[in-house]
Amino acid sequence: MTTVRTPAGWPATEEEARAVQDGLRTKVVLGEPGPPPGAGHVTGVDVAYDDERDVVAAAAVVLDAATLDVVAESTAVGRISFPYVPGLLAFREIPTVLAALEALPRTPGLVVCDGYGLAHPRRFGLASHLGVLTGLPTIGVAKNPFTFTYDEPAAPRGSTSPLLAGTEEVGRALRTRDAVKPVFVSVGHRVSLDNACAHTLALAPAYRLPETTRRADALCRRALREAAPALTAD
DNA sequence: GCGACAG
DNA sequence: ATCTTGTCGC
Repeated sequence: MTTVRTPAGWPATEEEARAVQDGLRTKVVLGEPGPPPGAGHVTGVDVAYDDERDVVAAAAVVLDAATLDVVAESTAVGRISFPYVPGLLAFREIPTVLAALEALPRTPGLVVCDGYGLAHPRRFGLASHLGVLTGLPTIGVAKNPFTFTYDEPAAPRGSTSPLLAGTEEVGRALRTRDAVKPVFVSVGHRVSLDNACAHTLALAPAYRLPETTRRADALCRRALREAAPALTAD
């Protein structure tokens, strides 16, 4: 497990953070279909917090997209780099997530984030931000509709409905299990929305959430448990 | 001005 | 995100 510090020059205020988003948003690539679902490697990233001790732990788990077997994994821990502010989640997660990705012994392939990409107040959520910084294809799979609206998708697994910001489709509500609350998929970097949904469905054969985020979630929680006591002494 | 709001 | 036990159902 690697340890990270908040990068020099990291935004300290909400105003600075929004300015960074506005400066990077033009670098997002939306015209590529991205890697085909069911082949190659897919990586899930997630983060867990201990606000009391000011500790954050991130995990990256690489899966074989065909079998969903774990191929590689890594973790990173550090200090919390930004408070939670809706619309600025990336500034809280990215330093540690980047460290975990860099610690992987192999190429991540498509990266699946826990949160949003294009579906964001300034169209630059966590998945978009991570994609621009790494150049990797990324998508966001969120558990809640955030500030967006949607009509309930039909009951069968695989059904979708548009996720809307007014009349603009910023993502899709995707049913991954029959009659169970959908997940909310949006494009990050270098992946089409159709492809993002296909990947998400392929990654969620048994549970509502994709295996990538389930694995990453379990791993970062474990890393937090094991790292928190050590960093407390510091 | 007030409430809502990814994780 | 996180605090938290049992419990209903396949």
